[in-house]
Amino acid sequence: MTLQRRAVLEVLLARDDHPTADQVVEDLAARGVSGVSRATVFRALELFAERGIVARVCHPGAAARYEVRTHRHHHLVCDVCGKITDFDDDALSALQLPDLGSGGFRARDFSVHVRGLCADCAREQDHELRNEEP
Amino acid sequence: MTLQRRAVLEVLLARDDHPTADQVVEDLAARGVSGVSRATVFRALELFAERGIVARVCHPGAAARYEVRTHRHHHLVCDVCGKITDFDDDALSALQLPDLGSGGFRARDFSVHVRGLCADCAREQDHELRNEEP
DNA sequence: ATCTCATATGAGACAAGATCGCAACCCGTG
DNA sequence: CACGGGTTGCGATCTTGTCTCATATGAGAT
Repeated sequence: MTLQRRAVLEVLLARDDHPTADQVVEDLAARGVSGVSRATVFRALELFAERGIVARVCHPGAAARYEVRTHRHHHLVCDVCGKITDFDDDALSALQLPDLGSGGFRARDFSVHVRGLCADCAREQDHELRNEEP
Repeated sequence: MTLQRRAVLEVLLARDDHPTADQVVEDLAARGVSGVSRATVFRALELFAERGIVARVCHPGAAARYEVRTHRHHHLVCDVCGKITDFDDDALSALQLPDLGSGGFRARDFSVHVRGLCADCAREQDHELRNEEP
């Protein structure tokens, strides 16, 4: 655990959204943590993900996004704009996973991904329909 | 619905995994469907995703992956190698989602993502541990 | 069948995102 | 203090995805 890696973790902990690697780099710069190179941030995030410390988030955009795994939560993913929103639900979080051992998969955690339209895109779509069929 | 888009859909239907856009391009070429440009494939996949015909899969790697939405299923995602495996589970598929209406989100479907180590990476990790502590 | 017009396509340039190679460096050990 | 493994930084490089714009195509009306 080096200084740079600790700094990356701290930045992640300080956010409650899903930053991209480059956003982490920016945050580091903003904090005055000078000279943590991009490559290092990528490597650190990769390492954390392998260790299960952070999770790679489903990212419909081009950039990989990461989040610290604090508590179990779930995601709303917009099919149109790609926005990801977290939500909590105790019932979902209490789910019992089926036995996956047969395939040799070693589960660490799970989350439920709900695809659909976010509020903004749903509204926009409604407007379009109205314009086409007045 | 154009010829090109239909070809993209057919390629997706012919696979049971989660190809990237470029893999679709390769498949098209392999099928002899000459001259469907990369840009068109990207646009078609984007369009299908917006319409809910295909789903962007949670993709830990750098490239976006797509799958045709046939039946509801779930995913095992390896934290180390990023491999994604489908699995079926009737109990999970029968889940009742909580009411998300309050946030204005319009759900279309959901899937459960299980993070962890795939069989190969779990075995490899075991070997490493054994080497370090003989 | 033909016309018309909005829309989709193709090709390549371009931008962003991610990775790689290698030399320099740090740090705990012997 | 030298050693060795692992980490870092920098720049080069590769991959992924988007953009532009002239041209081709689709679908409905005639």
